Amino acid sequence: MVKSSLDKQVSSRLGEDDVRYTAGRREVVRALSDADGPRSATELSDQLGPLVPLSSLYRTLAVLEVAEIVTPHFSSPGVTRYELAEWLGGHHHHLVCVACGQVEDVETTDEVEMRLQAIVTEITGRSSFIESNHALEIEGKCQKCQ
Amino acid sequence: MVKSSLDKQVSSRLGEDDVRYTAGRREVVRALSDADGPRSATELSDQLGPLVPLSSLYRTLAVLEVAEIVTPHFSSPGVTRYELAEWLGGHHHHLVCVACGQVEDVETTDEVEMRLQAIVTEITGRSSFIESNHALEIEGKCQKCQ
DNA sequence: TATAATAATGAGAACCATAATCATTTAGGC
DNA sequence: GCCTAAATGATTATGGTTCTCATTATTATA
Repeated sequence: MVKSSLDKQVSSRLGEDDVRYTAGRREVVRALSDADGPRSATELSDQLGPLVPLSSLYRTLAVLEVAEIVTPHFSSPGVTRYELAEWLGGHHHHLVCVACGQVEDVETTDEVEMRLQAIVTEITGRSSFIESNHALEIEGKCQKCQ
Repeated sequence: MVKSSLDKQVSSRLGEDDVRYTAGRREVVRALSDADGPRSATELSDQLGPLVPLSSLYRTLAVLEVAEIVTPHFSSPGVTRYELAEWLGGHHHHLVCVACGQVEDVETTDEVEMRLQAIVTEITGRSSFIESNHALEIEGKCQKCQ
């Protein structure tokens, strides 16, 4: 994903809702697009520094979430991490380190993804639950923590 | 899982760590074993009432977690839900309702589970990540919220 | 069975991530 | 350039969770 193209897509998506793509919001989107996994407000704040104050950061993440530019993830206690929505960042799954809590993205092939989707369909097929998305979270230890 | 058998297993597991299986802790284990999905401290407290005060409830959950009798789940913002560990409650996956936040357990067949494990192994195979567990979280809408 | 030592309890305070408030600043449409 | 609406940022409030500490209960030992 080329950055200028990303900015265009985000800007256009926000424009549909009459939401402005301001400098602070650009910073947040850029930080998330540079990251190799979901990031929490605190982690983003550490990285961005006083450029984007915490209160603005939280609001920006909320704005980006309702615009579906960003999706929240809840893999560690008490903290919400965000990453670019699938239509911007691609479909992938997560390796969650049970030792340090870091979350890493991992891609699959289309073939694997189809097999996974088949499993999900089989599981939900007999229930009255209507699936909108699935997430395969793999827990274990990352290279650093072994 | 018969209840008396569950109590015996929990009691024995706690005994190994010289941790007592007190009345309050029994109440929490029973509530979790009755539930059809993970439950938060608040939800358990609503159900148990003043029988188990909140501060004791949180401590009990922490104790049960380190004893590996209970596992935490993080599928909605800011709240941790617990359920019996797999060796007590069986392996299953979750249907997470994006509307009301409720989480429902769903079982799979061994055959489906093997196919899922194969996918997980393929995904982690080329990485330096060492898998210890996986969780397939299916998001969507539960019957009530459709 | 008394007693000592250790663990568990419960009320309350503290903590931390996140949300809400509100006065001020900024940006787009005329 | 002005006017209106949106965005910002400092601050305060909230809610889930953890910590503290004095009290109570349980187990081990005499």
